[in-house]
Amino acid sequence: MEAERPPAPGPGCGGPPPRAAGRDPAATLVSVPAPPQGPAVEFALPQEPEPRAADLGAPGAGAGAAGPRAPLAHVPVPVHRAPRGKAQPDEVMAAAALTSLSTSPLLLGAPAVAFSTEPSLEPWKEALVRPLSSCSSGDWGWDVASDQSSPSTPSPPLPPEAAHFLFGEPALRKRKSSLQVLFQCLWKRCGKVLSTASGMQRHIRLVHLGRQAEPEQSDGEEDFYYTELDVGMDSLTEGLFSLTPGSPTASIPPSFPRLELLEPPEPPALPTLLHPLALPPPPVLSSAASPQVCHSDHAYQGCQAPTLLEPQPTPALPAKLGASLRKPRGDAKKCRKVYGMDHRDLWCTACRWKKACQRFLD
DNA sequence: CATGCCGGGTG
DNA sequence: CACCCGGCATG
Repeated sequence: MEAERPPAPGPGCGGPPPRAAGRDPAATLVSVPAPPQGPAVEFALPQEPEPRAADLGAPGAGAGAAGPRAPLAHVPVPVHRAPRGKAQPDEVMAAAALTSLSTSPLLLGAPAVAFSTEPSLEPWKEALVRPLSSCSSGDWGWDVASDQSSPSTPSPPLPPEAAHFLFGEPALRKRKSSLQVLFQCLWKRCGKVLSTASGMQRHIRLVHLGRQAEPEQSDGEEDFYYTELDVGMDSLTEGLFSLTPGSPTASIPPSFPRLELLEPPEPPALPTLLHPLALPPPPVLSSAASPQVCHSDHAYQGCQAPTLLEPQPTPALPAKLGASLRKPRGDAKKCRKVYGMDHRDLWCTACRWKKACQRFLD
């Protein structure tokens, strides 16, 4: 019975446990700007980012400018935005889609109503299914972690996963010159769309970051909080949000809080491009204007759009998503795996109590 | 089966 | 609160 407890040869002996003076999960309250990179431990996570992002979020628009205390010089961070994925496959697929659409007999014959009939359904249906089955849950867990263990990055209002999602691809800024570009605020419940980057930056500075000085001299922090959209592609996608309650991508109303759900960075972007082409009715109109079109093709439940007015997209999610909502089970090794059953005393408390691991968060 | 952890129990 | 554990979901 007593054999459990290993002799524990005192601290600093033969085999010092990997966790050293690592960190107290409880000590995450105060965030010191410059994390003492002392005798760093390998897996010392930087601790939950964003104490202040949350803070700023609270006051909300308007009242935010109470204390314009200059943010301690924020660490320079690569200025990426535009989460858009690799453009190449996208283009190919999009082109294919266009082609198939344009060759569709329907378009040749009856343009107007043709859209919401069966044949045009297939392509997007297919597209819809694909991203779900292709989950690349390979490496991101640690990717992010190791990335962030460097100095304190300014924390965007998004979870680390989202950050990965955002910055996964470095330079994919490319677009057709004929496409118009919009900028959408990614701040939690905002989602505002402006037509100019500078406008968006100002919006973010004023409304969300709560500062107005140093207008041109900004450190680029704002860039984290918005993304670009191309009209004709993403903007249509946006309209789609209000159209399809059940669709996985549709669970993101104006604001973007649910990024976690769309784990795979690129794939979803593509299929989303596809439906809009097949979808005739502009979101707003569909609710009141043409119900007949709706019931004519019950196959497409997107017509139930009005229901989406309720701020509760969750229940609409199909079983599949509902399941993934139930914690995808992190990939990172947890205390149990790392230390093994017979070093239970090395586990973090949470693990010992069979709670969510606090040391190796996903 | 092993693992991770929620929900609920006990002191 | 800290400390456990039954039991379920998941791989």
